[in-house]
Amino acid sequence: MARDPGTRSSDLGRPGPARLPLPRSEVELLQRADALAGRRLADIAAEHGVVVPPDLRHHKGWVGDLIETALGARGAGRAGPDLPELGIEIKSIPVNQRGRPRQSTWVCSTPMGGSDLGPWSGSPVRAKLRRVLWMAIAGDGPPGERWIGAPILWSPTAAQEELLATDWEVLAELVSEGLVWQWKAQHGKALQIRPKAARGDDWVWVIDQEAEWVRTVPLGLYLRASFTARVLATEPRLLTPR
DNA sequence: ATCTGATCATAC
DNA sequence: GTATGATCAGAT
Repeated sequence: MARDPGTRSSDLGRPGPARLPLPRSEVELLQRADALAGRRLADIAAEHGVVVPPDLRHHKGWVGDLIETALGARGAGRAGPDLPELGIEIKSIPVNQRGRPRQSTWVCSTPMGGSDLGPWSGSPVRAKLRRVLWMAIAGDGPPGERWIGAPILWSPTAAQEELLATDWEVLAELVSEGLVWQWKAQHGKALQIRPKAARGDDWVWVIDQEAEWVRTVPLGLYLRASFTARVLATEPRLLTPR
């Protein structure tokens, strides 16, 4: 089918104003984030020509995508931080009435290939969490009726980084021993390893302790809600941003 | 209420 | 298929 050369496929189904340019500085990003604080997702979506789904059952990444669009960050599909020039990752996190996270937070897929994951200093977890803009999402009704809390630009404290590093070292050791496929979700103080797949029958091959190939589900690394809760607790106006 | 295994949509 | 964005939904 003929396609209007001016229409990018990523814009199909997203009529309305052109995308915001990338924020050029941390200050500009925070100004945009502050301007979103306290606002309903339906109103923000309308401004960007985004259709609001009735629920998130079939649109699990909708809130995250909307927030990125509203902040002028990249669309989905590209690797690396959301804002490569600023080195900032944007995470939307659903919170309850007390401002505590309602979910764990996706970090990255669990590296299972190879025998040496390397030190914490070079880990993908550290790279991804080096600087994060947390956007709390309050409300538990329909997506459009939820609203945005006070933004938090965060880098791990020394104590938090030590917690993460310890978990990483344990993971690296398990992988080197060919035991990562045995890792249970309850391992890890801050990080958690859980299945991360598009389908229940997805699998990957890894080498076990006896150097045999074994089949396991793809795994992902998540931040525990208890860890994220301590990050969000540093912002007293999380739920009352305006 | 929390935890954890399972799952959904889209871009490339 | 891999990466992005996560939430769902049943078990505990």
